[in-house]
Amino acid sequence: MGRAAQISREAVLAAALRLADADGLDAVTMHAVARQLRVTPMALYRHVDDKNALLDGLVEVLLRECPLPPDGMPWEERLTALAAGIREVARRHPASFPLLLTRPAVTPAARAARAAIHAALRAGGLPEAGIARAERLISTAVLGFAVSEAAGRFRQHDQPVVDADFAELLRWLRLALELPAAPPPA
Amino acid sequence: MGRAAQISREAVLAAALRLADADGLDAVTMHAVARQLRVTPMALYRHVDDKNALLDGLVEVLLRECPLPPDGMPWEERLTALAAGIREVARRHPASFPLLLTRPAVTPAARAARAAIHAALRAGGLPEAGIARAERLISTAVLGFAVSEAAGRFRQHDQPVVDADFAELLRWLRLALELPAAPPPA
DNA sequence: ACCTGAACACCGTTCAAGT
DNA sequence: ACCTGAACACCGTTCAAGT
Repeated sequence: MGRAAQISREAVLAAALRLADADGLDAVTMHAVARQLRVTPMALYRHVDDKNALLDGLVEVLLRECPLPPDGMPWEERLTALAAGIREVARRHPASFPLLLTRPAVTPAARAARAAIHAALRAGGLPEAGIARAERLISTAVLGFAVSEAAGRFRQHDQPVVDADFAELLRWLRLALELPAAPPPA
Repeated sequence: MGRAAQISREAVLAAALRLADADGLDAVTMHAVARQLRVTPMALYRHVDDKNALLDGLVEVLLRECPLPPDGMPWEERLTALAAGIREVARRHPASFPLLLTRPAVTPAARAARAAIHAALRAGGLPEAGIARAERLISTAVLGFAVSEAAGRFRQHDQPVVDADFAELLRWLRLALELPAAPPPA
């Protein structure tokens, strides 16, 4: 007949994220996560394939936490809001956020984020042929910045300096988008 | 009186890098590195403080491997060469390279790389006030791309596509550098 | 269906001891 | 000064067993 589940995949991922937030990524351990949930380590394997899948699940959770801007917003603001949202998630979860750059995500949440950027770029009138590439470069630049900040690569600089860095990054991206593509090689 | 050293810090780091290249970052273990060097794990502690310091040492080695362009080169080519060099190191050491974005480096090699970019930007006539910020953004964008590629975030795309992405990134950076800075907020 | 218990090979690190 | 040996708490994961 079965038995009522005590834990769930979501509970496992939430506990793992809390552990990472509190004590760093090294603290995310099958044993430690199980301890949090008052369960034996082996109980986790019913809900995640293995430790690697647990970390991939963390990526999923982080992506879901990134707010997608409403469709009504002007396209340029949409991109800015998206970038700001990503940066905030990174600052909330600095230990786990770097996983986003390291573990290629093909989950629904990842596709949704990509689609949101595609839509904004299309609304901005970027030629269809350049949209996918522009999305990759924008994502990479914003993620790279957010990871760097979260990991403390800018820690020698005061917060206003880093904030200004981020503003300048967004300005760079705007410049790149407003100018025509390079002509093909001769 | 002492005793002839069997291993050295450099030997430890080289073995760790080989392990990462061959079997991934998880394979870099005090025990495994020691095994490579035919020594007990405890022997390593004479040459690195602990496992964390070993990983920091790996960052050092990776940075040293990035070729610095000669001073005679035109400044724009210098930046391009630097970026291409970084990308090549990432592709040679995909498992360990992400450490560069995660572990803030304040080693001589890191300073040298930063100084090389500063010098190129100065040679390009960028106002002194913007140089440090531009360097941070350029480094972050190039490292973010190199890490993404090394970690396989672009693995759905063929090599020529990724190469073109990189070329486009460099074009974006050139655009950003050639335009005047934004006016301060009113 | 979901969890436990016991177990195994392996990990990072400490301490005392050898040369 | 540099390395070894023994040891400890902890890790990821498997297997068989309970309900």
